[in-house]
Amino acid sequence: MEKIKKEVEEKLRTRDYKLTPKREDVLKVLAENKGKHLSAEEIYNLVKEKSPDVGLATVYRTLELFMNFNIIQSIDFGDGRKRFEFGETLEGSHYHHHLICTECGKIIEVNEDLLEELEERVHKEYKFSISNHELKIFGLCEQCLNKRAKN
Amino acid sequence: MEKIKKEVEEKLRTRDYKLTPKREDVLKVLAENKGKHLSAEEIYNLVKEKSPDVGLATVYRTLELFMNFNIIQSIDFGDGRKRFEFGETLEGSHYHHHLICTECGKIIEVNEDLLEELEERVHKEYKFSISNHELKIFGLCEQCLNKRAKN
DNA sequence: CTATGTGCAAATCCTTTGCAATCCA
DNA sequence: TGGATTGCAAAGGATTTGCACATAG
Repeated sequence: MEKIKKEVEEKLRTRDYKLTPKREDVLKVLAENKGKHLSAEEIYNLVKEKSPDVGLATVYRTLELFMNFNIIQSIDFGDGRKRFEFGETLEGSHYHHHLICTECGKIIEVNEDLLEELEERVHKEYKFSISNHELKIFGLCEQCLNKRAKN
Repeated sequence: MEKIKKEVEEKLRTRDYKLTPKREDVLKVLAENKGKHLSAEEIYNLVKEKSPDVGLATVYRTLELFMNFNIIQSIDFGDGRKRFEFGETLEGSHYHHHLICTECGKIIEVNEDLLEELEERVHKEYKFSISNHELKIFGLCEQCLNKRAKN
C-alpha cells in the first residue's frame, strides 16, 4: 500500500494534483478490492466506513482523476453503471479479460493475453496505434450450464 | 429486407410476440443503418421521419425485445449511451471488433476474428460456454496520430 | 373480446455541476 | 492569501415505468 501510495502521489504531482486524504481513502478502497469491479457507489459506501464525511461527488471526481492518470480503468458490464478496476497498467500487469455469465451475472477474470497477433494486424492494416483493449466474453458459467442441463 | 422481416417475425412468434408496424419501423431503421452504431434516440428520430407518432418508450421497448431475441446487440463506447448493432448473429456473419480512437471518437470496424484460440482455451479451462464476445481496442487512429506527430 | 402493444408524462437511476465553505501550500 | 478540494443539493441525461387508450388476432 505504501508503495502504491508513493507511485500514485508521484503520478499526480506531475500535473500538480495532490493526493489528499479523501483521495487516499478512495485509493485504499480500490487497492484493497482488486478484482472486485466496484461501482462508484460501492466505492463510496466503503470509503464512508472510514471517512463518514465524504461526499459521493468527491468519489466521482476522484475516480475521474484517477482515470485520467491511468491509475484505474472503467468497464461496463451492461448493467447501467460503470465499474472500476485498479492498477492494470500501474505495475506492468497483463491485460486481462472478463467472462460474463449471462445467467447469473458472475464475472470471471482471465489473465491471459492472446491478442498480440490480432493487435499486430490491426496496427499494420489500419495504422491504428493501440493503447488499450477490452475483451468481454459472454456465455454461461459452469454452474449455470449444469443447471440448464438438468432441466 | 423482406427476408429479414420474415426471419424476425418467426423468431418473435416462437414466444408469441408480434412484429407490429411500429416494431417493423424500428427494424427497418436498424437494417438500413448497419454498422452505424445508432443510439436509442437516434433510432427514435429516424423512425419518426416515417412514423411521426411513435414514442421514445416504444423504441426502447422494441430494442429490449430485439435484444432478448438476439436480433440486435448493444455496445457501449463509453459515452454514456448504449448503441445498437443489427444482425450479428442473424445471418451467420462474423463477429467483428471495434477500434475506438480516444482522440476524435471515430470508430473503425474490424471484420476479422482471431479469437478462436483464446475462446478454445477459455472453454476448456473455465468450462465456460461462450455465446458471444465483444472486443474494443482503444488508441489513436491514423489521422490523430499524424496530427500529434506534427505538434 | 382479451391480451398485447403504445404514447405520454412522470419517475428513476447514475453521474455531473454550481456554489459556498474549507483546506493547504 | 489564493487556488485546489470538498459537500451538498440541484441539475442533467439516458432509460424505465404507470396508466389509460388503441390495436390486433
